[in-house]
Amino acid sequence: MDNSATRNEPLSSSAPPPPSPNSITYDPQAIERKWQRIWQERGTNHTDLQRAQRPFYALMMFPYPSAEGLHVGNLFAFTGNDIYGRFQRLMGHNVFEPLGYDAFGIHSENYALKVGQHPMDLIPRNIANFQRQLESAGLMVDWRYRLATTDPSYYKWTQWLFLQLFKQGLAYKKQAAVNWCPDCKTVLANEQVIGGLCERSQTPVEQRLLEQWFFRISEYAPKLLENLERIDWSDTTRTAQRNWIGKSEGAELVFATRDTEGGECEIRVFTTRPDTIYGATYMVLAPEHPLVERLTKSGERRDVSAYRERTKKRDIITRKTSIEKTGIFTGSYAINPATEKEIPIWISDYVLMEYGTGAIMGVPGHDQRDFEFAKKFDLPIVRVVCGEREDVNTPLHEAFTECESGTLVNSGVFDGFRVENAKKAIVEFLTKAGSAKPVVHYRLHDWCISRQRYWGPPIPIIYCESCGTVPVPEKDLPVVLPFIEDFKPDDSGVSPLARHKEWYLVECPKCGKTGRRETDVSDTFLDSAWYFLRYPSVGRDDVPFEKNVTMKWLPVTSYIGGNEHAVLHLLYSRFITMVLHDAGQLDFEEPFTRFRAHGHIIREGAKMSKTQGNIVNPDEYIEHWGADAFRMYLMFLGPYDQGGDFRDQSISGTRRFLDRLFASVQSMSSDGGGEPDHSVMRKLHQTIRKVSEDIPRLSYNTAIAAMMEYMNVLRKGERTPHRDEVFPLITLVSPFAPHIAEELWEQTGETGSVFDSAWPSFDPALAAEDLIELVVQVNGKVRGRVMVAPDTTEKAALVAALADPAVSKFVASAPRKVVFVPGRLLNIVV
RNA sequence: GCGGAAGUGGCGGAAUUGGUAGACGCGCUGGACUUAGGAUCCAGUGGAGCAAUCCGUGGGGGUUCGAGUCCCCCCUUUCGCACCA
Repeated sequence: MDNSATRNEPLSSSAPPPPSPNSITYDPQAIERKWQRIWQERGTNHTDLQRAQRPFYALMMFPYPSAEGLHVGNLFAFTGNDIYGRFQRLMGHNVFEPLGYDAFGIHSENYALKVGQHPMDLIPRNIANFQRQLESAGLMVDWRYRLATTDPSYYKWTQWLFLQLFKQGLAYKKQAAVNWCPDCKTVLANEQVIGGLCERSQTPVEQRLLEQWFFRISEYAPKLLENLERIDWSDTTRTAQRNWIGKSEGAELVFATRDTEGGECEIRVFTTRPDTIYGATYMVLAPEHPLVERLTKSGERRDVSAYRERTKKRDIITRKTSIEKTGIFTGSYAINPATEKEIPIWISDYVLMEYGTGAIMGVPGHDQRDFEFAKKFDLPIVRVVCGEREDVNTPLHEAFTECESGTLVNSGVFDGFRVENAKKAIVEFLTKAGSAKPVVHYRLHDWCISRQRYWGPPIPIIYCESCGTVPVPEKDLPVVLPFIEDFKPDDSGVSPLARHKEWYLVECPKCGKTGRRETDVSDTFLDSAWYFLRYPSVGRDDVPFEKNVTMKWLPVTSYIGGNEHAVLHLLYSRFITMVLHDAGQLDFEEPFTRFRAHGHIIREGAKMSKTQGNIVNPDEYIEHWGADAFRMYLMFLGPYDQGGDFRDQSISGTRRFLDRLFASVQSMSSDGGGEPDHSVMRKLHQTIRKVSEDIPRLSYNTAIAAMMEYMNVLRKGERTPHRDEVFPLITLVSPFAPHIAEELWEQTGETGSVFDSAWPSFDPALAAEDLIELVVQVNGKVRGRVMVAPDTTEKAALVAALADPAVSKFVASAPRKVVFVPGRLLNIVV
């Protein structure tokens, strides 16, 4: 790229320095040990939360401390955040970079069961190991504010949070179906059910109904959606949230019918296509729909019951995944409010009770699922929308679902309406007739927080025979999770805590009679939905988050984490923040001002996994290459937001770069005299600009490439670099390789920490090129290059270009057109 | 099936708004230094061709003076979610 500089103004080069007999070589292990010790002694990574003038909260998603130890993926994520935080510090911010542990949950519990140990013994050991590994990576973490969700001083406030939601009527109990594995005797998450079988025991999974606690997140759906427009987040993450919330605008339509006794009743359906109502030729209810009982005629009763039984037996997943349409006619008919014709009422499991109203109108002409159903059961298919170049008689081989080009037919007075207009007009018309209303529906459903497990914070509720459901008084928090030996789930289907009377039998806080504690624990997502509020207030036992420090440090300035949490964790955190805001506890609604998702790294093209045996243990690499070279390699192997491919062989590249940096400082120290080279200084300032632009974009791989490029210029032809050429590079490298930066900072005679200094300033005058290479094209093909001043005019450029025989030989006649992009290119069209 | 992301040398990957395709690194080749080199340094490295030149960003069309980048169709990989009415 920069051979222009060399070609036109060769760099001054001097003979290589004679090898010094006592020259120092780069010893990362010694340097890293030394600086980690000094950082600790001097409190270099401590942030004065009270006195900070320019607070910058650089948060990263906290890890789950597994027994296998720190995953290189964790380190990839944390290093990216650390670079950003260190850079912001050098830009003059007071950066707070806390880290903690998300240590409750099913993974720890299952692992503890597997190895026959108790999570209360296991987790602290895992945390200690993680701590050691994280410290060896040289992160700028203020460990004084470390937290662990399993610590009673933390989950005391997780329980407090539950009580706040309970007080506001946002926590409630309802029956919900869960996947149940009769062999493992436990509730399974959807992801643990594969093809209707338990992923571990291969046993067919059943459905069970349990009373569970829910949070009314659906009430916040509109705000969760709207605010997405205002926050500075990765687009991919916002899109994922938007899709998850799933707003759909439509209408609720009412179909009148009569039950088997002759009584009037109504079936409500939700539809996004009210314009197709004239094509509704049948209705379908979910098998669980409450009206099924009343609408089933005696002749159909046997078949309907059998079908409902069959549905019940299937687990949730296979029901939702099998595409073969099944169903049974109930014997009853409803009146289509538009056509006023009778249409049959069916039941089928492709209609889900939990979405919409649990009933649909079947419009086979314009919905593919309805089309398949109608084909199978020979129900009438009527076209009510035509596309371009179609008419009412064009046969339908599949459902016609396009809206934009559609025009209505077979729809009475609405014939000829465009689909969009028809939606409004028909809803208006039916609303007047009392059989419709416009409705906005969200896919997002309430958050189930109950877990019939042991390893989580107990839900702070007491059931009393006379007082009912009583919240544990705040002064009695935390409800401590007791140490029990038998934390394994059993066939009872209730939480392990429900086997311990000595724990769950307590006095009712209201009446003093014997009550019973809630024995379910809460979801881990609740632990992590508020931890960012806690960090600045770690150590405060009287409040979950202290008011002043919270106002000063939150919302989080920058949050970085994996896109696998794009939906649940981030959505729940936003919800909890909104709830606390509405309760007057916080003065902001959105917890994370800026969020960026990082990518994931794979190894040699394959996903890292224990079964493949290709997991990278960071310890060995740090031991062999040094933490700085390892950090730098992780950031260099691909774009941070996309991840990349970890290849052992490639680490030598970043290590070599650091070796050369170290050597440059050694050789320049012995060479104090002379002036810095003009073209090297120009490259230096171009590098400062590039690195300063790339770090905020998290484009670390290109920032490192730019520094390597500079290194090549700096040492070209074995020249001896000047101090002024090398010194700013120490700071540029410091966010990536903090230990070596500190060492070289000290070696160049500076005092204190490089991180208490300032980012090098960029001088545009020094970075400007005297001559630039103008590309000359003829008919769009590159035919030559000319060196010209950056402000050369089109005329002058054309003259210079035509002077080049390689160009002029393609220009036989007068140019038809000339395209000139100043400073870049000249295209002669002949 | 729906939604997101992505397809560029031997490999990982560069390429603000359409403007030199392949920066930087690995690997490879040659050379220097060396008792030695799996150390270090220097140089070269998309393909074809002696060369001029031609061909090249998953495939096929299109827009443009000019397309990795924009538009249309198709293929592949990958990650979420599973009939969302």
